[in-house]
Amino acid sequence: MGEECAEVVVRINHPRLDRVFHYRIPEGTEKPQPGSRVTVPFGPRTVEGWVIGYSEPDPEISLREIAGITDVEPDFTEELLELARWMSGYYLHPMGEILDKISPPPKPKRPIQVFASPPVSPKVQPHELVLTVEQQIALDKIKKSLLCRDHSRFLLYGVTGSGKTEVYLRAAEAALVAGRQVLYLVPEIGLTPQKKQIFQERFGEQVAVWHHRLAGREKYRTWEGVRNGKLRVLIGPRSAVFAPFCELGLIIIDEEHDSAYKQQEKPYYHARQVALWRARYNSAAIILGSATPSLESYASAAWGRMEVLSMKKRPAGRSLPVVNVVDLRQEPAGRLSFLSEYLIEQIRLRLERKEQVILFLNRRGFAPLIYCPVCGDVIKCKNCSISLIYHKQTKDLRCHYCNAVRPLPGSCPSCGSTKKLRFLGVGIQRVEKEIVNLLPEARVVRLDFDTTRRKGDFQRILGSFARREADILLGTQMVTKGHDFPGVTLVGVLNADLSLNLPDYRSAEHTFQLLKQVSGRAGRGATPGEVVVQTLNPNHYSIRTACLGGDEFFYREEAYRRRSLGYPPLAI
DNA sequence: AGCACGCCGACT
DNA sequence: GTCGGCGTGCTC
Repeated sequence: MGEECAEVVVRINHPRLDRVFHYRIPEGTEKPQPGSRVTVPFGPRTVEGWVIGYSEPDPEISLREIAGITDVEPDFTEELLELARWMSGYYLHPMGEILDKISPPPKPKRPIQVFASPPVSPKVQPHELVLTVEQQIALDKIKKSLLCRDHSRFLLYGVTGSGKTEVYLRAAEAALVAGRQVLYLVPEIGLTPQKKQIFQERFGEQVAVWHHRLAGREKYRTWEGVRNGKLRVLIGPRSAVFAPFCELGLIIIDEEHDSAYKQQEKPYYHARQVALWRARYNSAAIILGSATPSLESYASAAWGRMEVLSMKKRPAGRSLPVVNVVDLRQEPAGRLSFLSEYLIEQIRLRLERKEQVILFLNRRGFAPLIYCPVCGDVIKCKNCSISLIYHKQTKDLRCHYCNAVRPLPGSCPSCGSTKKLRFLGVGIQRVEKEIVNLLPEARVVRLDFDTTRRKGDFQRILGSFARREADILLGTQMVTKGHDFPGVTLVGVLNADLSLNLPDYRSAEHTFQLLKQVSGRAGRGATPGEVVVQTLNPNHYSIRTACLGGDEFFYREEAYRRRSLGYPPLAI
């Protein structure tokens, strides 16, 4: 007769060691709980690992004993162990590395400051805001599901400015009142401060933020708070999906279509997928919110795996912006190919009216292509073989793939000609220069990777624009993310084709999402907004539907194309 | 991944 | 007769 022995996964990232090793428990020692961190003899050395369960091993192999237990408290709850096991199979990744990456933060050396007095009952600030009919219907369904604990999945499909945040807040309130915890996921760490403020105004100190850049002490305190239930609402980016909740009742994934939810390095995972798993495990409700759902979620809803909560209207007094498409092919051959006469006219009008403008171009730098007029060679990155981009402020060439920097050469690196190298194409710095030339009275700020290198730059630039210290906000991708500027009445998309022509089967989806998201920045105040989209492809289905409406048409068309080409999520 | 074992060439 | 090159194989 054998005996129950500990199943141990070692903390070594190697495919050949991605399995369970059995160990005996030393005489007179208490069995470590599953999830406990242990040290075990392993061949000639001693290594760290985790007990993940107990079973009767093959009697043929001779067993060794566990050398020591690191901590009385297990590193993982039963749920997180189960989750790691699922991830290991689903993402085909060694369990040891997954456990390593989701293990709790180390205990600080000095004693930690304990939370003053835990809230006995959920404190909730009263709120007077009247919900729209659509908000009320959505909220009622979510609340009902929270009470039944029936693990409902909702796709909160609401246009930008329809008040999704208010629905999240009230759903969170319902979960708190029911005595359960809330996980609120956002795409980026940069979005956590504002969300924290919004949630804390209503729920007070039971709200916390978690992300990997927190300082050691704060990190540990938050982790502990979530584990022992003193913290009730956790806000964070994808890594927060591994927090050790004890009574998880509601998960909210804001901007669920955002690709930042996918971890692109080991261990690979998609936070949306992990969140769905945890919601099911905990019989928790889950809300995926977006104005532009991912094709995956849209399909999921169409297949009946999720319930759609649709919000098509903005609250009273706030209309959706008018979208005008400018066909760049019809522009008279003028000096500037990237600023149509119509757009310039509209910018002027807004400046006169003292309103604000956002201009969006998804390309950093001054000119994306530098070539020699003699031999025609384009200067490329030595590492990546993609063309280098000229940056005006630093007067150098930069690779946008590997971030390599080199000076602008005085002669052609290929043929040695000293004839002046030529710039081709338009980046955001070039637009800035032309706008300043064209509209010298306008106060312009630029928001991109290069102007936000130092800590606080991002908030500083956005803050000054929000205080109306600038008239025009010029930016890349960054300007599209969930900001609310009531003074903005015009959004210009300088080149809608950039994302459309990327070699990615999702480029049409990404273009559609980008256009709708950036359009949503217009007309958030009392004055109605306008969006001007410049494009060479005014008839492309993603541009047409994003500009003229008809989301269903876009999703149907895109689904049809994916299915015929065998691409996810409709591959057969 | 580590770490030991092992089996051949060049050195005291 | 010993030191050390890194190919092979194992880890409960």
